[in-house]
Formats: sequence, structure tokens, C-alpha cells
Amino acid sequence: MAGRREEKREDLKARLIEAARERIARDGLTNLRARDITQDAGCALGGLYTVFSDLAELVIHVNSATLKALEAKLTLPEARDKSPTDRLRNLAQGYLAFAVEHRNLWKALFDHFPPDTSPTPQWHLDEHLFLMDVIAEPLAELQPDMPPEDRAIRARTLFGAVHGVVSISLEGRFVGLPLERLAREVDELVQTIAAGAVRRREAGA
Amino acid sequence: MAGRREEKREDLKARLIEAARERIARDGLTNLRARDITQDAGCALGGLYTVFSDLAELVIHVNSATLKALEAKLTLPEARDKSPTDRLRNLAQGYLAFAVEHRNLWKALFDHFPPDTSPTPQWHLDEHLFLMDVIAEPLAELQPDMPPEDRAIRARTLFGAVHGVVSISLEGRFVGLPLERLAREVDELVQTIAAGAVRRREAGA
DNA sequence: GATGATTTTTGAACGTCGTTCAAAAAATCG
DNA sequence: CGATTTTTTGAACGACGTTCAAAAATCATC
Repeated sequence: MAGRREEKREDLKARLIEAARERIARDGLTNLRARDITQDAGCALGGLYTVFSDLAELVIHVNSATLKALEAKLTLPEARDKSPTDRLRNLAQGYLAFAVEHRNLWKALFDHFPPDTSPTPQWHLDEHLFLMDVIAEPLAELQPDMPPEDRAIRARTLFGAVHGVVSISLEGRFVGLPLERLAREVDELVQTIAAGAVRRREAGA
Repeated sequence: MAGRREEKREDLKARLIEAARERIARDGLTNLRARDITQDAGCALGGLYTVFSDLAELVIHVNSATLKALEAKLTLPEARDKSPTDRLRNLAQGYLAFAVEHRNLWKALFDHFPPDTSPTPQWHLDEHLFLMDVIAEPLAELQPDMPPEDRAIRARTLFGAVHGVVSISLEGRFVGLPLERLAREVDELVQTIAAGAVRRREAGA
């Protein structure tokens, strides 16, 4: 009978995360309400605070699940025989497709700012690192001589560039672009950066 | 005596915008409170709603001022004799410098999501277009044969890429980078894209 | 299974927020 | 100056995240 207590606790936690996930996916992060979540999860309002310190911590767990789903999508057994550039292109297209398909969950990854009183825990910050790793791998083939630290930074830059283009479009702050055209822009951006990396390597810069 | 009424109204409006601007610059958009703004501006709480339909509309006016300041910074009489690539590099560095210098105001440009009930007015959406124009100009020299519509889209992509890299760094969701290194990443990204554009043009792609 | 101790769950209540609107204050007019 | 209109006010409202005393459930001991 040991752990029966912990079991129920974990079950409630899971139900709350799932309820919040569905609410965010359906209505967006800004329309997330503690009262809705607890009603969906079948517990009292206060129940949320017996499992999480606040709503922000719950959102972090939803974002954690979203990151895992993104990781699963981006680490599919993509053909290993593809060129590094093509692997980078696949990653970018996968990222774009994920953002389009799970727009609200994807937006929540970047729209959520935990209050200064309880900053994002390190374990969740670390969960973002796989993004850098999957990018760094093809980069290593493109630029074998680059020091690993520089490569990590470059991977971050490449991610930021692709994320920015996707973000600007999907947030609708500028004129919307047809999805096919957006995909092409992302693809050409990645190809350009990949080619630029090779060119720089060959030029010895 | 005509227009005396309107004059006071405009004065209150200006005081509210300035108060909100200072609050956002100091404490960030998420810590903006209607009660603080009206106290700073020297009017009653309800006064805000005699001039703006809601707080979101006031924020839009602050963002409008921020965009004007950004435009002023990016349209300085930069040496016309510089190469198109160097002009693009200057724009990117100017954008980064502005984001660093006015971090909270710059963040508010992208963190503010007006409620579905009152979407961003067209006049404010249009205010973003100068960004595309200042980028499109050097691009036109790099790729004179590109159709203007494609160039506009490409300018948007270029902005998104630079914005994304700056954004990822300054929002601290990933490991922070020393400013000098970030500036270098941005610079190399712009140079790579500019070179890629030329290469593609020469290759006739 | 009854009884009391302990733990878990509950939801009313609190403080804060954006927003409203009846009433007070100020301005205008005859 | 009194009447009328306009402007400004800030108490009040509803919605929100969060708390916590009390109720309900569970456990321990006989």
C-alpha cells in the first residue's frame, strides 16, 4: 500500500497538465483559467495549488510536454544518408510544420513569462537544449573544424533565425504569407545559411 | 476658444502615453497597471477610459512611439556610399542596439497581444512597414532583377531572421550570450544571407 | 468496526486587476 | 447668477489567481 498516496497525487498532476494542455491548445495561453482547468480535471479550485506552486508552474509542465512532442517530431529516423544541408532543411520544415499544427501550444512555449518571484527552473531550461543538439549535428559535418563552443552558438543562431521567420509570420503582426510561400522562404534561408557556412569554411575565414 | 476642449483631451492623452511609456520602460509590460498610469498622469482611474477604449489601446500608442524611435534610429543619414551589404549590416546592428538599449519597450512591441475583441488597428500594423522598406532598399541593389513583391517577402524574412536571433538571446530562454558575441553572430548572419542572395542571383536561380 | 488522529480536499473568501457608470465638479450659456 | 451641459471622478463590479480554515476522507489502534 506504500506509495498509494503519491500515486493519487501524480494522477491529479497528470490530469491537471492534460486539462491545461487541451485548454491552451483550444483557446490559447492567454485564455487559460485556473477555474476551467480544475473543473476539467475534476478537482476543486484549491487542488491545483496542492500539486503546483502556481499556475505558471503548471504551464511549464505543459510546455515541457510540448517540447517533448517537438523533439519526437524532429528526431524521427530521418534518412542518415541525406546531406547535412538537407538534414537542416528537414529540421526547419519540421519546426515550421509543428508550429502550424500546434500553433497555440507552440506559441505558449514563447509567450509564457514566469513571474520574477519564481523564474523558470533549470530542468526546463535544459529541455530546450535538444534543439541545439539536433542542429549542431549536421553543422558539425558542414564545418568539422569549428570548435564545439562556436558550433553550439552557431546552432543557436540558426535556430533563432528560423524561429524568427516562422514566428513573425504566424503571429500575424505583419502581413500573412501563404504557408507554401513561408515554407519556401524558410527553406531558402536555411540553404543560404548552410551554403554560407561551407563557403566561409572553404575561404578559411 | 474653439478646440480648447480638444486640446485638453489631447494633453491628457499625451500624459497617459508618456506615463505608460515610462512604466513599461522601467518595469516591463507585464507590470503595467492602469492605477499606476493614471496616478502618474495626474488623473482619476476612469480618465483613462475617456481617452482610450481600454488599456490595450494605450499600449498600442506606446508601441507606436517606440516604432517611431526605432525608425529614427534606423534611418539616420547612414553613408549612402556604403555597399548594400554594409547597409544591411548597419541596420541589423542598429536593431540589436535599440533592443538592448530599450529592452522593455522593444519587448512590448512583440509581447503585446490585443484581445480578440479589439484587434490591432490597421494604422498600427502599417507602422511596421517601414522596417520592410529600409531593408528592401539595400536588397534591391543586391538583387535588381527580383520582382518587388518577392523582394518585400525577402525583406520580411531577413527581418524575421535577425529579430529571431536577437529575440532568443535577449529573452533569456536559452543560455545568455555576451553582447559582443551576439553582435558578431548577427553580423555574420546578415553577411551570409547577403552573400547568399548575390550568389543565387549570379547563379541565375 | 468503532474511535480518535492525521492527511487530503474543498470552496468561500481575499486582494488585485481592468472596466463601468452614477454622481460630483467644472465649464458653458442665457 | 442660475440653468444646462460637459467633464472628471472614484466607488463599485465582475473576473482573476491564490490562500486557508474547515470539512471530508483516510489511517492507526484497539
